[in-house]
Amino acid sequence: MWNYRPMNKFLKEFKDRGYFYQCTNEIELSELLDKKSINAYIGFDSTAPSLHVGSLMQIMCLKLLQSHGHRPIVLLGGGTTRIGDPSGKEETRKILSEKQIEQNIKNIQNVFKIFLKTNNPKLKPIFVNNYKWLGKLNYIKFLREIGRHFTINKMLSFDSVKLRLEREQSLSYMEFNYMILQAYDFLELNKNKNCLMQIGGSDQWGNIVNGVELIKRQSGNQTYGLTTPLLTLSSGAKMGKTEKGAIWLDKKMLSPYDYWQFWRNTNDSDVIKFLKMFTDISISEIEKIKQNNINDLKILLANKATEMLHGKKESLNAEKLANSTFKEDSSGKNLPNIKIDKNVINKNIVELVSSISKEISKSEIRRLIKSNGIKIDNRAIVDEKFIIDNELFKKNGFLKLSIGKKKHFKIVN
RNA sequence: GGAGGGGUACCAAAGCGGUCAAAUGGGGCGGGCUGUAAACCCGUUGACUUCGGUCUUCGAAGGUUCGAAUCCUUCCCCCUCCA
Repeated sequence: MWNYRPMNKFLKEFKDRGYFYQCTNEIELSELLDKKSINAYIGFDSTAPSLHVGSLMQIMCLKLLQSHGHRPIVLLGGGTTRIGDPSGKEETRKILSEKQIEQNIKNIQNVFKIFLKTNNPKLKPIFVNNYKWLGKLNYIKFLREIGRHFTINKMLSFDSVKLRLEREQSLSYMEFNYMILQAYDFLELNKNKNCLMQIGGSDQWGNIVNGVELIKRQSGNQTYGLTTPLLTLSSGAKMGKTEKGAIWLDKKMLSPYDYWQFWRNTNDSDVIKFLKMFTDISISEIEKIKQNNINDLKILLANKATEMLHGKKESLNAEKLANSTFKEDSSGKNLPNIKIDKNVINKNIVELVSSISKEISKSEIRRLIKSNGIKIDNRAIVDEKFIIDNELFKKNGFLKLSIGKKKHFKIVN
């Protein structure tokens, strides 16, 4: 870089960790961040009761920001969620009920309370809900004060709009307004919370730039935008949208163990990247260990990531459970106990499996049996009429039931 | 408001009177190979079953027919074009 001033520390780490995609004015922003502590915001979608790992990078961005002495503002879009962001969406979103959105927002806040916990009152996250100001907008006034700064010509040129139109997919007027509302959010936060920066995914670039420009015109203030790359797995799939279901950041929706497993099963080629993005291990430390055994690194990743979200205890439990599931594969004596349903004794294997896992249908269990997917004490059961009697428990005092290779249960009677 | 096109399983998409529990692809699940990875290969993918079958599915409700995802009627929803 040809300017003599070294890059701001936050910005440097932001880049080193792989969060950086674009910035509205990097040099100026770097100087600003050196000079003072600022407030910066990210908006989160409140369409679901929990965020999933797809939002984790943004959360980590706020965390990083905070660790460098800046204050994060978390905008949970009660207002904009009512509209639906057309960016990157193939089709019109479902519109949620008011009640549902408020409920979602309440729930989602918990995640931020975990990640952005701090003892420094000056760095405590500020939660805002844009419904507070968007909800009471006066249409005419809004058009006159805000709408005048937006030309249709320009709005049509934004990807979020352009792509929809090009594909001849309909875009409602409601959604068309989304970008203006997001710009207005930024204006509002700049005015009332002294917010100087907005961070967002690369698909938010247009919306963010609009905000920066609107603020400039309305108040003359200089603000900044920073975007993160759209994170795709090496497989090309979008982060967080695993086919097994989303990787939720809420243990009511995804157990800490499953969360741990998600990280443990990371692609080889993503491991270092993820260590940088999703743990707080220092970059220099990661450089040192990056040649270590790939599976050890995955475990490290899983431990750190789980610890950050669910705490040390849950993380250790998950690792322990993983060990008894995959390592000490022999007996399974360390698996958590599951008491057998008395009604199932002397019934066949199908009934047993069915009583353990309600979501699997009996037809499915039969199919599993046919393809060697069900094991008792590590022996595949090939006969669906195999009877579960008390004798089976005599040998070990319990019975290890396996469904596929990754799900094991210790059944006690 | 007018004219067309369409709603099929988790998703995409065929089928357009029986041989349809519904082709094909993706995804999922199971198995193999391995490292709880990726890639690859194989199997499977409505429910219940005494494994003979039985029951419920093709937007909804009715109807025609021995027989309907397929034909008819009404309704609901989506899309495109015109006004």
